[in-house]
Amino acid sequence: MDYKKDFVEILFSQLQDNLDVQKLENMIEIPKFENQGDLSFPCFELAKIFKKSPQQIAIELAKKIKLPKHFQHVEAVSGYVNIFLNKQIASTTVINEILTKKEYYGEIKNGNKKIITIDFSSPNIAKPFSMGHLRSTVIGNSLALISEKSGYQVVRINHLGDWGTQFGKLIVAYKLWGEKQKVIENPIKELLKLYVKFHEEAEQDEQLNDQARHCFKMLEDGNEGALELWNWFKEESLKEFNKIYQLLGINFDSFNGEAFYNDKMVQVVQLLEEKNLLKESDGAKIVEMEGGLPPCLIMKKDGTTLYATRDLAAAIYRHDTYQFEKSFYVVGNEQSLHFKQIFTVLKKLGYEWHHGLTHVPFGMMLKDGKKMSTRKGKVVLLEEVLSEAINLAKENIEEKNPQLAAKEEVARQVGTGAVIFHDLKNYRLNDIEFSLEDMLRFEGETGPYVQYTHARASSILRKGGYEESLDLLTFYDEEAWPIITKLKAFPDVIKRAFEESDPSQIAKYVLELSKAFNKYYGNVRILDDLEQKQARLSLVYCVQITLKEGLRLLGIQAPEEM
RNA sequence: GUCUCAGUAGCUCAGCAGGAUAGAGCAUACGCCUUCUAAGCGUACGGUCGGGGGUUCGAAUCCCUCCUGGGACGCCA
Repeated sequence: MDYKKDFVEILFSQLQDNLDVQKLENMIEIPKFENQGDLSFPCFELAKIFKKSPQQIAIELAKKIKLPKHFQHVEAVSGYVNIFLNKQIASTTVINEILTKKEYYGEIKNGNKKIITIDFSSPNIAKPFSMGHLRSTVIGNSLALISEKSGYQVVRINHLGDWGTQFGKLIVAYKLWGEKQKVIENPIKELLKLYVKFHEEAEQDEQLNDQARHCFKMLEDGNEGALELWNWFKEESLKEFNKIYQLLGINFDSFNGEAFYNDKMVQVVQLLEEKNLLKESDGAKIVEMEGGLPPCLIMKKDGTTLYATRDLAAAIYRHDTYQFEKSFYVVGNEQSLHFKQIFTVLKKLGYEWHHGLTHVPFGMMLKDGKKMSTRKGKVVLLEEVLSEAINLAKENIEEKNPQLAAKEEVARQVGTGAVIFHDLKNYRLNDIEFSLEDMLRFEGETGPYVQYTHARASSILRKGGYEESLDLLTFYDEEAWPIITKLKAFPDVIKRAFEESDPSQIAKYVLELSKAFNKYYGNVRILDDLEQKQARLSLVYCVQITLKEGLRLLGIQAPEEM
């Protein structure tokens, strides 16, 4: 049932000479306060047309309107026509819809099974998995889930940072100061030390940078010794990364990183040359941009490639391989210019599909108001944060629910839930000041709060011996109305989250639903009234389903007990 | 310098296809467990929506300008 559409039609029958359907639809609002009804039509714009006060227009409109039975009544208040739904019909409709569709509630078929590739996480080999990468990882993962819910088929791509001059630096550093045994014992930390030392030393000694570039040249030319070291670094790193992905419950379809495109770069350069797009500038090869954009560097003067070259090759390869409808890049804000350039070059190459490419940027994780720098060793390790969160969750369980069966697993779900939710609840583009304290908070607007609400609902269903029934039921409980309106909104929230590539919409929603439910829980004894028990348990079940599904879309699990 | 993002309660943030009384959480103070998980609920306290102009019947929301802070800006990724 589409209440808004119905309301629009009712209004249209009165106002067809002055406003069209589309315009009317855009004007409809949801009132701010509950006592103002469920849908609202502001009459201010009509004042000029009718040469009457908005108040007067609202009153006259409200009088003329004839309501179908799923609307309860209409009111004119200070220039608005407010309409109230018939709560019983509305409640019954949503409850039955959710009971029927279960976890498929809110599914949208817009995508038509077309393919979206999502490039996310993409950590750099031989560097620790930092808090910064967490953002790309959890946002990308959630977008993947939201896209699937919206009817798309998703290819999850982990575009590993496993190529580039940084490996020249690392190899140089390892040859100068590295000890094999130490690296074997503690690969990531030891490699990071070498990387940091390199930058410290390079400040004094410019020559080191030349050596590094030379070393990367050797890599690109296939030098065996260099490749062997590179391979070793890569394997050790992947082991570490996989531990984290396992903790977070995240999977990828492809780990094709930058190195994968090494043999596909020549063609890109050739293509650019054929189309006459390549220019020489100070010995380097570039593509010029219009609109004041700085040129895109394709090849350095020593003949080695750049980040941009690899991303071009990757985009073309992905389109050839997957025939994607859309392609998302979940990469930090600071790379906006880079993606503008890449997309422009692809357009210049004549690829119509460049329209499907979207950079999904996000704000930075800041430390003391500044960007964290790997080069200076100023990073916070995700692994440490996660294990702290999990330990804290474990302490909470010991204190609050010591007889819980699967303590370890629940602690993992709650600890990671806290960290993931903390990241996703804020608007994507905001910078986040790193605060361990905030991240490890389990009360208030947090992941564990939502998980707890879900566990509470599950617990009631168990205690109440709830059994699903396929019979349609009539539901009406005045106190449950705030929950009903939230449940009703879920599909729209998913739609918006997808359209705006914004998981925080879902995080906020799931918080609101939790708040509404907890309030209800505090005021209504669900199991005591035998006559209403089945109906109320059905409501609880709907909340449980929706919370679980909402959390799932964020990449967070919902334990039944905690 | 150019481009770009942001500035809302002590702190962290919502609200920003203009609308009715600017909302949460944290922190602080108080109240609620012999009763469905207190990781909860409630009450109180807390705001020149960075400043100034403009558009509009109406601006936290749109436009201009200034201030403050982040970030990006050819051989890193």
